[in-house]
Amino acid sequence: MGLLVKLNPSINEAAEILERAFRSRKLALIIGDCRVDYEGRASSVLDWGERITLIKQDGSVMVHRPFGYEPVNWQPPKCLLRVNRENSSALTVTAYRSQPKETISIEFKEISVAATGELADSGEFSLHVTEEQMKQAILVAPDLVERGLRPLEQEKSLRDAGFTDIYAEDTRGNLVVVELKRNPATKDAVMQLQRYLETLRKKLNRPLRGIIVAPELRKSAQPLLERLKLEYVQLAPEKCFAVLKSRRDMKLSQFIR
Amino acid sequence: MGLLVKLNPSINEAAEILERAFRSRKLALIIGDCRVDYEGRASSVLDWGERITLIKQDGSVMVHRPFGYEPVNWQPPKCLLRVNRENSSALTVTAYRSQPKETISIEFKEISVAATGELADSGEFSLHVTEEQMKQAILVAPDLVERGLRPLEQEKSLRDAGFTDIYAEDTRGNLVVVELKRNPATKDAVMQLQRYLETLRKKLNRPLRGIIVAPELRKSAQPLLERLKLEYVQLAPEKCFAVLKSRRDMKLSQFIR
DNA sequence: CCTTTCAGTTAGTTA
DNA sequence: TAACTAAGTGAAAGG
Repeated sequence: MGLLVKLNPSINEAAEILERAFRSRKLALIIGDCRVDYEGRASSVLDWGERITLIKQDGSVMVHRPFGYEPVNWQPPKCLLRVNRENSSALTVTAYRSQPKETISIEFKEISVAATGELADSGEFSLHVTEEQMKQAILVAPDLVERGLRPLEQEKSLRDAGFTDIYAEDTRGNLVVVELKRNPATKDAVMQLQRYLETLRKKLNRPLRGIIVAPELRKSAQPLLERLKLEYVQLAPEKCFAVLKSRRDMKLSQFIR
Repeated sequence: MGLLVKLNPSINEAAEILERAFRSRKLALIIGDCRVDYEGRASSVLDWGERITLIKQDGSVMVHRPFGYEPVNWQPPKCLLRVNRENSSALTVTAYRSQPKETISIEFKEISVAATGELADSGEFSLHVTEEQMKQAILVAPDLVERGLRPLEQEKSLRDAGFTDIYAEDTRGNLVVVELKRNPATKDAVMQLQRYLETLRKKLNRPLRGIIVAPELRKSAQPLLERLKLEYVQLAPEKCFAVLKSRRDMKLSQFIR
């Protein structure tokens, strides 16, 4: 692993190490006592304390306190990095980016670890059970929504992009519009389905049902749902995952046999 | 800085180091070749590669690839940590949490840095120019919005929570409702102001103006704004910051004198 | 490029 | 605790 680690470097040593890393677009990890100023979309000040600063090869910067999931200060990728060393007792790392114009500067007065180098990481990442995958599960097993539901062909959605929906027919020949949410459905979701159904009704002149499928219906959304005579079906992402998984396993078993 | 750094530890050494750290709720930083599985709200797989894993004192976990602002896998604070070592060529760190039930497991086959310890960080963090601070600035200097505007007493907002608004009177005695946004104002913001004005008009029966104050008005929102006869005033957060800053300085100078 | 919408959103505030 | 909303949201998809 192309990694160079220096413990307890002097400020001068650290400055050299970082300058070299920034020039050659390497990754840098600094653990030390620092102060952070940010100025841009907002502005912030963070007083002295021991933190972990991570500067990645793509020019993103994160300053992590010893607690909390989120970095206390950061800079998105593609920013300009510089090291300033006014004297031998402190060094400042500045990360600047335009669009929007913002700067964070991190002043170190003591550094306990300075690591620089390159990490080799081309591993594939795959995330399952997004909203799209819930849709796949329902198309494969429509009973997840309602017994006897029959999905219709998926043409390009008539709706605004950003909506996951399914068209289907129920056992009595009604057209059913399913709006899919992988998070608890809010009033907004209900309204959006309603608006869409209205425009559809004008065009189609045919009995129409609207169903919201989500892991949960927010209490605040329930009265609205009833008033608009829409329906809600609970469906947990895990169930979708199970369906897709079992299907995958079946496919595999075909080959094994 | 209470930090223990071990370079190129064996799997067994690393396991011991991590076990000790987890037991005593210390922070742990691991740089090494790993594979990550996640199962919970969704599920994901990340193939082998060199990454930085950060496990904080509050039980939050982040796995960072050498690029990108966000961790590729993570776990929010307060999760249960364990080290498993099936054999001497690989160790697995498992982070489990309930509510929601989710697990991430990180399998290491080579570790180049294992650092554990405690960071002392009690530095105060202050973020300026939130929406609330823009409001303060306008209350202090209403001319930022309109010459002669006179803010009215702030009773509890009649609106849904989550809105920053100001009531004021203009020079001609109209009631003015100011809706504040620190981000570019969208159609949504316009609609919300409109809806609110409508309910107010019913109650008050008095000439009423609605002004959106934001650093920018989205182009898509402009036609709607005009149609509804609402107004827009540009105001940059920086200006608010400057106002508050000068006021702070004035307050200080009173003491200095 | 700008705009829109999702996110394993996270985090904070309030009822 | 649950629900609601902002965020220096970031990231992706579509126009």
